[in-house]
Amino acid sequence: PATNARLQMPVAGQVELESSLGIKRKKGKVNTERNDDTGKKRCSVGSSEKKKLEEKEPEAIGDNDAAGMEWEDGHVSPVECKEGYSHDLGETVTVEFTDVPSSTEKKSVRRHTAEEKELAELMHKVHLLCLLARGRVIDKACNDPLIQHLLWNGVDTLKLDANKLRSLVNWFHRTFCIIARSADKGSFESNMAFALQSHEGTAEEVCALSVALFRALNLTARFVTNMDVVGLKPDAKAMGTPNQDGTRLSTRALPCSPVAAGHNEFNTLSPARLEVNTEHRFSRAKQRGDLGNLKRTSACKSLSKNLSNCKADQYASTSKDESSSSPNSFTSSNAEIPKRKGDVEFELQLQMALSATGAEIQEMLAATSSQSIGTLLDYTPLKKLRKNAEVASNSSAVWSRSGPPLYWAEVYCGGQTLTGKWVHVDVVNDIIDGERKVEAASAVCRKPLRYVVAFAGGGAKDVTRRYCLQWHRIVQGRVNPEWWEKVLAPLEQLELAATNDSEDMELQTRALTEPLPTNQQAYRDHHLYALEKWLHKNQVLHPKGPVLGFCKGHPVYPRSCVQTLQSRHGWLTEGLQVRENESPAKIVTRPKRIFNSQSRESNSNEDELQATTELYGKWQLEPLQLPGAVNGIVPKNERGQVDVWSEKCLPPGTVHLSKPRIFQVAKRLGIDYAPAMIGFDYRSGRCAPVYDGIVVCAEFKNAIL
DNA sequence: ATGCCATAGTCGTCTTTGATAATT
DNA sequence: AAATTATCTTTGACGACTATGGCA
Repeated sequence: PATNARLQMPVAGQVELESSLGIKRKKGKVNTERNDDTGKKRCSVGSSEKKKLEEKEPEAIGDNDAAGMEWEDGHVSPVECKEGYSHDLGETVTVEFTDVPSSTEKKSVRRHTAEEKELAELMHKVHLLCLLARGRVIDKACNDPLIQHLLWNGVDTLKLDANKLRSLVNWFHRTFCIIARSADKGSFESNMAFALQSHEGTAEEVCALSVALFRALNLTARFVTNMDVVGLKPDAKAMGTPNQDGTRLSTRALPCSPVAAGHNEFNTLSPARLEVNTEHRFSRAKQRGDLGNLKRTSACKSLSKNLSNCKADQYASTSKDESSSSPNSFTSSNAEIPKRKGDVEFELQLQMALSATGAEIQEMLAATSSQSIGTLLDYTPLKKLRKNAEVASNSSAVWSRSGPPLYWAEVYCGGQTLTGKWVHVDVVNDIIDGERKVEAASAVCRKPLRYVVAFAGGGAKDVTRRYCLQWHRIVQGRVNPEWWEKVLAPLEQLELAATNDSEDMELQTRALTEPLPTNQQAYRDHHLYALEKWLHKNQVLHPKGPVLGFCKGHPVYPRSCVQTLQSRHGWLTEGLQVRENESPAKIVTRPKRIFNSQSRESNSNEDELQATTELYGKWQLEPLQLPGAVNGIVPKNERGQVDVWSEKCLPPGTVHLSKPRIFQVAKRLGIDYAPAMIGFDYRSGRCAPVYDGIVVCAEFKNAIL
């Protein structure tokens, strides 16, 4: 065989390959076994075709079954062609296609499959459980009498008021250095004790120490953390965001792991993404304008060159935007110019810039090249320079550290009134009562709020609501609430027993008093508000009012007015039926059934053939009323069956039994029964009823079983 | 930075009541 | 003679949802 033996492929197979090639943009292979029927069908490479290969004759093949098929040329590499030359049956022929980038190349983006989503959700859940367990470990350590005693160094606070708390927090902030990582001393208690001794520790440890001290002072205090959990969605973007505190280096080691190789993009930084990541860091560094801090090591020379090439200073451009856009947008009525969210974030970022540490820059440098990843893993924790922090701290409370607020304490302050208040106390960042700033600071640090959980008494409580002003922004990043509440339920009991105060009223109030979003998109599935334009096909507003406000001219309705409708059959499965004389709340069109023959004829009166479904709301319903069993006779439908769409659809006085050969048993016992039809199946191109067991009168249940 | 729209891809839902021949 | 079982065939349209990119 010559170098480029040619064979022909039916277009069907070609198309199939092209689609996959278009996605993967790699070489594709088709293995065809001689005796494999499937292979023949798909590629038509059989024994007769082998002869064609020898002759290098690109003739039509498979005359019979390929009638009407189109054929295209393909190539077989010489090596594989030789192999294919063997006359042994059972040998395989490998046809290899090389994807040539053509003009018709599609930028097809592979989407996440259901399996990947499920895996991501599982990882998310497992991670949540781990973080809950972690929180309980820390909470327990905060109760450690030895640690509490060690902390008790002459601080004599008998009564708590804001000023004394402030001095405590300030003492903590002055005394402890925050480091990115600490060596594990075997237990969290040991780590805390070591941190206490050395006056340096992770944010987690220092925060835990503060909780321990508050408890030693007989205050009711909780350890609170914004749990930094892996994403719920299989989105690698979350992994690719800049890691500011440098504590989670392990994620960068993952691309080498076999798990990562198996599940592309999962938990890994692909090279491309790493670049993006680095780019982002560049821009952040530029924004800080503190590149002078860079140590000119050999590793960073090329980097600094890159940076100097970037003439467009982001800070400058942003300032320009400010000056040009502000007069246009905000000069009309208000004397005080309102701040956009971006402005707030920018200011915070500027504050962060002032306190940027050498450690972080080094980390950034290390992440730039793949060779330096090793050094990144080895690098010794660098102390945060307190000098820098003090530069940043000014009259207004800011997050003086560059790290995101992940750990803080809540102290219960009784005050004069009966109802107390949980007060946010962050010794890491030297902030008291800054709960309204947490969300913005977290957003700036790319660690958005998702699950803020408070730990006490071995239990835990979700207090995200206290810190979240825009619930709709974070709700899509959380697991389904049923699962989460089920997990938390026993922990909440423990927490409540320890703190003896339920702030549920406060959290509930916050949940119900969210401001109206200003953009329309936010009203999609918003938990409180609704726009008519975002209603689903099976939804209506009932009643249509009151109007709570307007968004871009569209009236805003309470979400409670949105009613989800169902067809008569849909309600039937829930054991409900539509009341008499009720007219449909909405009529929607259904997809047309295709009838192969004479489709053109139906075009003329297409509108009349459009099937519709009548939908009803729950206000039009009443409990299902079915004829009950009488004298051991099961009421059946016109087909002699009982439709068991759900157990709620059983006629009164009957039961649904599903056991093998139960028909015969009922028959031999002379008991009246009816087959239970539980649904439909699509087989042979048509729907077929699916049966499962029988329905008999309840009194015969035991006899039959 | 943000909002808004279009586009494109994946997934779930809705559809909603055999015929025939062979074998037991 | 009656009952049971195997085989045939293997939808497809649309909405919801979600990334992504372009543009303002």
